[in-house]
Amino acid sequence: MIVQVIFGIKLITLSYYMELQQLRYFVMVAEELHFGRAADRLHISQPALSKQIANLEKEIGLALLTRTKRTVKLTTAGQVFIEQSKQLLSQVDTAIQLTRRTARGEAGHLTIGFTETATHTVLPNLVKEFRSNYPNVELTMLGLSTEAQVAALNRDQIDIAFCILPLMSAA
Amino acid sequence: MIVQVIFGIKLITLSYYMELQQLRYFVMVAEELHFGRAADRLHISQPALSKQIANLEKEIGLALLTRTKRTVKLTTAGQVFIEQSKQLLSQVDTAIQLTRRTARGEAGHLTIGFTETATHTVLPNLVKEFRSNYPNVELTMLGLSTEAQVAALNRDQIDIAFCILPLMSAA
DNA sequence: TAAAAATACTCCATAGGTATTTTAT
DNA sequence: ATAAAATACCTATGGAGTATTTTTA
Repeated sequence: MIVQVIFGIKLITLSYYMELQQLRYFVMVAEELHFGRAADRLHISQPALSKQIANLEKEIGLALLTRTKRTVKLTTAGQVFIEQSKQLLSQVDTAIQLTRRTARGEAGHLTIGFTETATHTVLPNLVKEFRSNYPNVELTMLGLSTEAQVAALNRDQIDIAFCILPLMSAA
Repeated sequence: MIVQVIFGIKLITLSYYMELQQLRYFVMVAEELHFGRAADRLHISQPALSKQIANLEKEIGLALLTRTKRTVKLTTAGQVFIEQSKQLLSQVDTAIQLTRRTARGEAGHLTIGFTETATHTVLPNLVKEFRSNYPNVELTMLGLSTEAQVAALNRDQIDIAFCILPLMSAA
């Protein structure tokens, strides 16, 4: 429920939003085609499940299931919605996985500065090994002088520098 | 919270699930980079928003935002997650639209039976007009004798029949 | 020292539970 | 007669509110 005060008048707007939990419930009902068994598998009671599915249908504004007291089946719209729901739930998982991998440094982007010298010494083997260990990390390679690399590091333009020591410019 | 009774022992499992509302909140915070303003635009209080974002981060298991008491910015993982969140929310809308259009008959699939005669009389114009009015409905055309159409209708193999009256076989 | 996020609590809306009714087979 | 979904009503979790504290620019 949204409560808004405008010109001293309290506006109350009832707005329902679809939630992922309702999709998880609906997927189970569609799989079992039986509210009691679905409720058991979800570890909730049958009336609680019935009510949530009814809420979901109210939210979308149409029937997803046809029920007699003995049988439950998907409507045509329900068949479309169940496919969409499964897809959405799996995309949620994918989104979380991708985010976690990014945080662990297993996905994302790395910009590397390197000198001419590094090109034909350490770099080839390093890049090869890195690529095989972290296939989801994109690499950008920038050929820069040692001094330019220090400046680029300071400006966050590169993440890693391969340069010749000692550094002549102050960091 | 899941409560399960097995062998007379009450098992309590705490499980949090990500919900779309948290994604809606996170998108707003990422847009404003300011909890107070984001809370205003969401018509909730700042502490309520802070707590929900904290819940979301706990659920995913990592920080999506770095906050000092003066500034808020997205972490690298947060940048990935915000893109995913926006995509998910727009896919939710698409899913609902598609389902509603299906229910209104504006999307889906229609199988039509027709006789040789219909091919060069009513059918061409009908199909043309239908296609322009309902571009999202797929059409399947089956050339069948009048008798075969009656049988196919009864078996739900076609949705519409174009045939020669009177029907000789009993429906 | 002021702006802004977090913390501490209180409250209530609603998800979920139990008991019962309804209905189709 | 019975299985299964809906309805009625109650309970309680957790989302949201207000007041306050903490922190850093």
